[in-house]
Amino acid sequence: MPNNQEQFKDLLRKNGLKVTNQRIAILEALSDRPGEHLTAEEIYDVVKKDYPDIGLATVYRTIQLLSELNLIDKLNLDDGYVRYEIGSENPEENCHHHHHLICLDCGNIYAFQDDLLENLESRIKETLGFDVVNHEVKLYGYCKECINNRAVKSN
Amino acid sequence: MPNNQEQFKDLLRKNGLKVTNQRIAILEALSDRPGEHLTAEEIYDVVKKDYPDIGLATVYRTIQLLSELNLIDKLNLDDGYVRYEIGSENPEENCHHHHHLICLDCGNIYAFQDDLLENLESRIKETLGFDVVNHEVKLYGYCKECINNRAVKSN
DNA sequence: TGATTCTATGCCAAAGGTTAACAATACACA
DNA sequence: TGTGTATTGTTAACCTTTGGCATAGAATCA
Ligand SMILES: [Zn+2]
Ligand SMILES: [Zn+2]
Ligand SMILES: [Zn+2]
Ligand SMILES: [Zn+2]
Repeated sequence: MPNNQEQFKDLLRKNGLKVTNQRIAILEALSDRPGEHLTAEEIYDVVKKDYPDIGLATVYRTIQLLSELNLIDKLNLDDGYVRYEIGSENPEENCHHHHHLICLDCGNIYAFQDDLLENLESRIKETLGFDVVNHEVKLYGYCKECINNRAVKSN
Repeated sequence: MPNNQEQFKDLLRKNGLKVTNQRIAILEALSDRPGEHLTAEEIYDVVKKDYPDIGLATVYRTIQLLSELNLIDKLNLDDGYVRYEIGSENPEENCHHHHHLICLDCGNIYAFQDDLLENLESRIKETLGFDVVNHEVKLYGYCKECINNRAVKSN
């Protein structure tokens, strides 16, 4: 995704930050894996293949940077790890991120976009005067496959 | 809330667990503070006033117990602490918990109940076959007071 | 009430993800 | 190419949370 990469370099330069191989490599690792939710350690392992001398602290620092630049999204599943994934396609508009369906059986994570949430937010603005600018939604349940597997088992 | 307390004792006994002063004290500390979101350390400090010899590990163990019994709810604000609060009034029905509006300015947390989410969940069931049984929603933005304060400042 | 059993507690140490310190490196700009 | 400064890699520290273990105490029954 060279488009994303050029945007990233420009963003760095605009903010007086330096373009380094490590930063590019980490963004690439995430860009190559859309839909995956990687921990810092997992990113570290991926990047080390092409860049064996990179340090874990650099991964943490770069992750934080990418997150502040809204290029990656954070996901906390309360399992002791914070996970990251590449953000939306057009990062310049402050568009809402996608949200997560987490299967309690197989652990798979599915994404969904939010349309109905805007109703909720406008109603909150009306009734409480609270202006929502960002949101994080996690829905827990059972995915189609696991539901089917259960039905088969109980036969 | 003696009602809640008796329910708690019964729940413990039903599960072959013992009723201890520490467990009662921790549930009381949370019951006395509805709407507050306390860390383990904060609960520890509160309970120590009436029960100076309690250990921090007991607080952690009891919190986990109360959480498994659905008597308290967990809240993670990604600030390095997990917070807890007393759950809904009637814990026997598996009712949905309330959700949180977090002000990015003053840090206050406001609660709201979810009605519109059921629309979302039924639509997800239709389109993706995913059966939602629980959800966690955090909305970030600016509360009424902070919006007013800003308007005053900019005059 | 007193003995018995086994859970729960308190204390302490360890775990484990994340961050800080700091000297060495390398990017940016001339 | 040289200079200045941000960035990196290494290492140790941080800090919330969990585990181990001996002791205390709740539950049960005689
Ligand atoms: Zn995702
Ligand atoms: Zn599944
Ligand atoms: Zn709450
Ligand atoms: Zn506010």
